[in-house]
Amino acid sequence: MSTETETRAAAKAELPKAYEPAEVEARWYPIWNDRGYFTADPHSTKPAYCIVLPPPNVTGSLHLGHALTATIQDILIRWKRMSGFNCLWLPGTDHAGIATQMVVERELMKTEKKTRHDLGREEFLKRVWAWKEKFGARIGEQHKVLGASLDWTRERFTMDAGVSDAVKEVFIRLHSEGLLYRAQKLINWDPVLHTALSDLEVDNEERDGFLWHIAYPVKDSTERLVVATTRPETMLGDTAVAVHPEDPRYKHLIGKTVVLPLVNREIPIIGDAILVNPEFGTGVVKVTPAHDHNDYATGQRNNLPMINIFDESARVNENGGPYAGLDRFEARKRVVADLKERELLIEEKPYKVPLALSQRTGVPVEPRLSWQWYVKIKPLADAAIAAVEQGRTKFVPETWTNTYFGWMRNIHDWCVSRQLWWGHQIPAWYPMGPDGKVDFESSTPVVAREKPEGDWVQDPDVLDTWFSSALWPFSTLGWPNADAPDLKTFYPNSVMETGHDIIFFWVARMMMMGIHFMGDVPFRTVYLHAMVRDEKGEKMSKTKGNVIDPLDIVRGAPAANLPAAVRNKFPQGMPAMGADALRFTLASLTQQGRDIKLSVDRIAGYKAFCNKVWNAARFALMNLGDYQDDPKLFIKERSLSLADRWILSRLNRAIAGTQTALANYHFAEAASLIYQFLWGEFCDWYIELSKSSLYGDDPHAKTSTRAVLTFCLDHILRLLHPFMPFITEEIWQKLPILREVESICLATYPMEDRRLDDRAAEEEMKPIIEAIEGIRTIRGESNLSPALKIEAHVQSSSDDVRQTLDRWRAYVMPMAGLKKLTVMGLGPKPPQAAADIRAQMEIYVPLAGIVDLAEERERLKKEIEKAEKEIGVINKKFENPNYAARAPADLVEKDKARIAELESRIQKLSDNLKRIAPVEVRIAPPAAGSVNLGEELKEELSGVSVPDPDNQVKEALDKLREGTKEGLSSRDRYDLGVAYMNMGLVDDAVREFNKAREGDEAAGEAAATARGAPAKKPAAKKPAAKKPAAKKPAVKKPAVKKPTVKKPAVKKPTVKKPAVKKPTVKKAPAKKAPAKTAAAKKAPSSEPAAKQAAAGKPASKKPAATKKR
RNA sequence: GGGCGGAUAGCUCAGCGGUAGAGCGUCGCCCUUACAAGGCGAGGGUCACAGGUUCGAAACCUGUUCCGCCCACCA
Repeated sequence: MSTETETRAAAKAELPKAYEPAEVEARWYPIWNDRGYFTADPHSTKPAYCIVLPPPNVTGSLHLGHALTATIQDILIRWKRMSGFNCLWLPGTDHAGIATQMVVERELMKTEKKTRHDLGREEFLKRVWAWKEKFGARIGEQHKVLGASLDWTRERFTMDAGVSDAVKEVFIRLHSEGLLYRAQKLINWDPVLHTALSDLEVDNEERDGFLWHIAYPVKDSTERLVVATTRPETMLGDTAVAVHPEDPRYKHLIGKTVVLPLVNREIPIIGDAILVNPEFGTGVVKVTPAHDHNDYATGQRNNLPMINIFDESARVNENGGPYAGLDRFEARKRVVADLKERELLIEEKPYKVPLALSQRTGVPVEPRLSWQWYVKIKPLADAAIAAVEQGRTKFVPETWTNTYFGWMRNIHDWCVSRQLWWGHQIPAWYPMGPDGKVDFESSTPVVAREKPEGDWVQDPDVLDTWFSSALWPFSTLGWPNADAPDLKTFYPNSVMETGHDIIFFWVARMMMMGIHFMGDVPFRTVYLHAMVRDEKGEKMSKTKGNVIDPLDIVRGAPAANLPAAVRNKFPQGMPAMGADALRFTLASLTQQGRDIKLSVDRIAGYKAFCNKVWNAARFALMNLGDYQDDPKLFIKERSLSLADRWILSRLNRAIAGTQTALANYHFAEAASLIYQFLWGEFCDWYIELSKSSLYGDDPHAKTSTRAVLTFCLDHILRLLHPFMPFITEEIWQKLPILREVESICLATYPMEDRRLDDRAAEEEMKPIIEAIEGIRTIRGESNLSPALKIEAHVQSSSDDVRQTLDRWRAYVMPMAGLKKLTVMGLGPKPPQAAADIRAQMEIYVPLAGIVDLAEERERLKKEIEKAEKEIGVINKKFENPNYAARAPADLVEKDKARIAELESRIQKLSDNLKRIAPVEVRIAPPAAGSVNLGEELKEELSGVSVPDPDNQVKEALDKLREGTKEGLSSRDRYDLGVAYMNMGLVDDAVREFNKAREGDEAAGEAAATARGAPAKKPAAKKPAAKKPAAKKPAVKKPAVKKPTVKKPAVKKPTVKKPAVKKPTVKKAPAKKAPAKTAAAKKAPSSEPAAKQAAAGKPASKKPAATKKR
């Protein structure tokens, strides 16, 4: 005994009440890593599973995109590792040529006011390396914070010796195969960075600009050709004017020349059907082959000379005559001004100009003629297309397949050289001239790994960063050494998981390179995740100030560090959510093909989930006593309770569902399944149900419940581990189970086990849950305090249901807060009881003396309406004769059964409504005209026509009138009393209440209920009454009217309700109500009735309701 | 100009041919001895619009309107 208390105390001390992620998360990662759990074994006999982490920029810092990537991949890796795979998750960083060089240059300028040219190449590179040494480890450390189970022993960097060697090898081989060449072409030039860019590194955007019409005088003629252009300054480099060869306006001029204004150069008028669209502008196009892609092509077609008018910074060069030295935009202004002056500017109109902008600098790219290295891409692309067509690599979600094909089929040669310093210097060598100079333009380079003998100079350019990235799936595994064990074991990789924004930059190129150099696809599956956005769906960017740092989420952050939107939610700063919560959130938000809008509320919700897991474990550990799991005894071999069997069966479903979801990359679904099971079934039901045996006296029941609790927790934790590695490990270590492995990281992932399935238990639990929920609904609707123990009657026609409820009353009673549970067949209903009518049972909770029956009535009416509405929906189907004829028979049957069920439900609800209706005697409807009921009653009610009271009262009154007062049950008496009360006849009311009480005491419960179903349809008497009290939409009327009279008067404690509920549409009728009341008040004829309603009501419920409230 | 995705509860999203779902938020009652980061209950939706296919459509087809992304050399 005392030991048990001690154990409990100890457990309690060990597990704090609230989960604190900070301490737990910091503790586990080093342990896992140091023990080598994440280190892959190339010689393992287990099946291999490999993912390479998309290498983040070395100098980068973790953002939510990384966090999402890491989360998804870690889920896959941990899941597979636990499922018996030999897993390699390979980390690395990318040298990120342009980005890193820019960062260091900026820093250099800031601290030393120097440019890279001031330092020189060698010194500058030293600085970049130093920078890399300083910050390169940061992003890796940040991944560890997230719990990413990466194999750090294999960490790579794109400029490592090994990877660099692979880069050289690929360059040389491609060159020798004729797939890599050097050429002078028009490329995208960044005038700020002074480098070429690939097409992918350019963004197109429309900006406000102008379309200028400029007159070019035709030589030896008075005619002028008017060209349309958005870039007038480029006319300095014009070498032709083009018209459509069939254009009647200009046809005759083809072959002549124009004199280029400002420059006075004579250039030909050519006909070119490809370039010129006669419909557009003036139908005349100036041709500047050196500065426009279209014009370049035109120049090629027509053998036009090319005049380069810009230098590397896009300033006008010596070819620009008087404009030399001007920046291109300055030159534009000057050219326009000069043209205007010479009256050659015909028109200047606003125009949306398509602009090509450098992704890096945001500056308009200047098409520039230059020598660059290109990969001849078509042959590589063809193979990569075929691989996907053949299904050797598949995309998830599949929709990306088309995007991939679309790009691959229209691919252009890849410009791979960059005029940067930071990167893989191109292994090409140029002969040094006798003067010690190198002519990079006209000399032919030698491509070789090392400098050849003699005076050679290496190509100063470096390779596009994506060139080395394209090799990542094999360059990291030891290639070009074909015998490298890692390469043999882990190529092809299993999955490439990355953002869809780099499908062209990276995925497509890995496909091409992998297939070409390895002879097989680099990965079997490409899983492309969505982009993480802020809550409004906007891209997170520093300029917008909406960037949320994942580490702030994990560790918490002062308000000042948070973007405005988040700060509003956490004015005191954001609490530490923990990596587990962040990971679970991200996993829950993954859906296919759409953006992820990250909501901090959602993260907070999952932090709460962590706490729930924690406390479920805490509960278990506090109640396990000295239980120690016996691995030889399979859980189902124990003598189990119904709840035990039920939860095991449910657990098994959760396991099966999670496995399926994971196998299909449905991370959100997997997360949701675990969440629902753990919280909605294990905690809400099983833990609560387990208390009866845990706190009970039966030692066997206690032990088996402890065993099941332990079993479930063990499985849940393992199921959850890939999503929430830290908390699951922390708890798992404390479970009294026999651990064959020292960490949950190495434990086996739960597998579906048919032996746990128990359909019978699940079926048997249904009525129990239904009964509990039904009673709780009544409780909630009647605003009964959870502390108040109540009585419930459950009636069911099914023997099974009755037996189950009877047998498991130990479940039902505490869960529903009952002091007494009566289970019986259908029969007389308890008086003044709230009811919940369900398919398999009717639940009654006597409310007399506890609660306001008016609310119960409202509820019942609502229920009836709801059921009627549903019948309406189904009946609508049957109105169409084709439905019964053509729809599947089982469906039609189902609908018929449903109607029957609903009808019986309505009947029962109406019956119940009738039984508690009298309280509702609404004198209010002034339909009765000026009849003063009170007066009439005093005259023994003779000859009075009652203005539509509910049937029961009517009956009672009828009986009274007939002088059969003796026939009144105590129930009738009570009702009558209420009726008197409503009419202000207090004395009469008290008399009836007293008699009712006497009658009750005398007759006992049985007698009181005896009057179960008298006179079902007493309505036969007068057509005035709406007899069945239901059936038609007409019912709605009274439902609407009621509140008018009753609510203001009776409901003083609940007045809030109507006051608060403004946003609902339903308000409309309520608004009408007061108007009617007012009208009634004004009408002189109804004055007495109105007065009574107003005055009498407040008193109405008192006698019954005073007790509890 | 092409292509793709989206439009469902106040918010974020599931559902993708057969009675509209979840989480968060809201409202009501509760600090019940695992958890107030909690428990129990409730309210809340002409599933963007218009046609069509079907016995039946939120779902399939067509069109429209918005929103987002990608690709493209129209001066």
